[in-house]
Amino acid sequence: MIPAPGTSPVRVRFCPSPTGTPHVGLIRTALFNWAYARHTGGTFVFRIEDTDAARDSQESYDQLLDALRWLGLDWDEGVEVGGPHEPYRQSQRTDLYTDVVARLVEGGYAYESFSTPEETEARNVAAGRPKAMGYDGFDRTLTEEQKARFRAEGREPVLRLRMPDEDVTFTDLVRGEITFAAGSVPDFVIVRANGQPLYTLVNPVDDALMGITHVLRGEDLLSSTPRQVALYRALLELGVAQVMPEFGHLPYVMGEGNKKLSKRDPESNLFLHRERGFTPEGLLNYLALLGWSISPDNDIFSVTEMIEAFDVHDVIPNPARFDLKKAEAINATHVRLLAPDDFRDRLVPYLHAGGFVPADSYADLDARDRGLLDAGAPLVQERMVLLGEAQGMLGFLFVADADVVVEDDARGALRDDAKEILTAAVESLDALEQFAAEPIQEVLRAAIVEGMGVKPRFAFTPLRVALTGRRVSPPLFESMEILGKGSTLARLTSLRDSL
RNA sequence: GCCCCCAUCGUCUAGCGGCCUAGGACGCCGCCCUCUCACGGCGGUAGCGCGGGUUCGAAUCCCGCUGGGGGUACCA
Repeated sequence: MIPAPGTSPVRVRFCPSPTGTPHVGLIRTALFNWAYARHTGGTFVFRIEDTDAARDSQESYDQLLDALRWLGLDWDEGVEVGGPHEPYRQSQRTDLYTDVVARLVEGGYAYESFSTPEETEARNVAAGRPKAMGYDGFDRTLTEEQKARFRAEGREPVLRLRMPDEDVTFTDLVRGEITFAAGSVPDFVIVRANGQPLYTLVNPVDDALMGITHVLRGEDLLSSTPRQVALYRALLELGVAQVMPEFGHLPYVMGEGNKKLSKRDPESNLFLHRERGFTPEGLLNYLALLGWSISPDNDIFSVTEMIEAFDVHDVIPNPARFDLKKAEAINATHVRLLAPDDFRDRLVPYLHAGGFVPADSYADLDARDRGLLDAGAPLVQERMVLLGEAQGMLGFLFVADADVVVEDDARGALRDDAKEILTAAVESLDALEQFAAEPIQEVLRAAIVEGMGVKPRFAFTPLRVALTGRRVSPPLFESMEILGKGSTLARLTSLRDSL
């Protein structure tokens, strides 16, 4: 039974080709498909389009899985998890394509074409058409004899799909009705001369076989849509497809200037953002804002809230520029929203990457490191934009007193009275019994601010530099308490003696 | 050349004919808070590309222009 239009359950797919590192634009596409599936209670299919052996790589395939898993974009059918339409890698589906191709040829929808690009061009010029006009349909009417003659010359034909002679119109979910005039789209190649099927064939064929109802993809594929519609019509007539999917072309994600964010651009690299300390929540939230909005006066939301509200029909067609500044601001908000323990746990991989702790998960740390983290994390949660900043902000807690490195700008912030201040600090702290933030502060204020008449703003800079090696750090007195009296005095003394 | 898409502050957007003297967010600039840096609070800066229509009334509808972008492969 064929369901009435619009009533069949939503089936969307994400079908990247495994070339290169995951791109933020690609991820935005995955997110919108996923969110639409979750919003509608539909199915999210994850398929791999590895039909270009020259460019596809296993590494890229692994990265794609890594990316979706890290972001929490789970799929209901597809690679690794399986499903009713296995396999989900196109390189393993060639038999299926061979069968469909045979039926397309048999049905007269596709035909053999022997023309070389040069011959086509020459014909266009001879006929007074623009040279770059594209394929002219010359081989549509080849006789068996002519084909035989070409073969005798050693030529192997490609297979082309015969485009209809009428206009092709479809209603884009994002852009509304779009029409391509008859004759403006040439008959296109669906199978190479060597027998390998092309994207132009396998993408619609798999969508048909997998029952995809909504094709949500990048705007770059908009102009190939009439070809897919034409092929789909043939598949419908052949019974390979049951329903024509609806198409929705998502706006480009742009980079600096007005060009599409390219794979060469570092900002396009998903993993770079992960390494810097973007959280999945923050990145997803920002990406969702590129072409969609949840409400007129709010930019911050969780994935759950997004699922609740997301509808492709609300996506706007304007290209959006990837603004790192705003992405970071959104991420910062999500970092602050994290439960304290969750935040603390997420810091560990970054501290580990920086060489500050010996394991990349909280559970694998020893009691001492865990204690330092328990105490330090709450001090920095609202001071960080990216989790990677944990290295600079908390690293000082994990290094030996002798290994504190004083950064250049921190040393530069030291005034002439630094040595005197450090001496006063050491003396007053040395006498302190209860080494806790409150009393530490009282004693230091008494000695330096009141005792020496130094403004607070300048009074504590030398101490901060001595303790952390930096001019920016977590709150000073709390940091001293965490380090303990011995370490604190050792660091203060060490800097003083170096001046 | 031909085809297609797009057009509100610097950026992301709200706006679907009167609630707009155009709202929010990021950024930026002040001020407050303050041990650094942040957080937070308050205030400010800045926009409907142009020209025609339609209408009592247009950011909103139509046409043209201009300006961007994409496609035009035996890549996807």
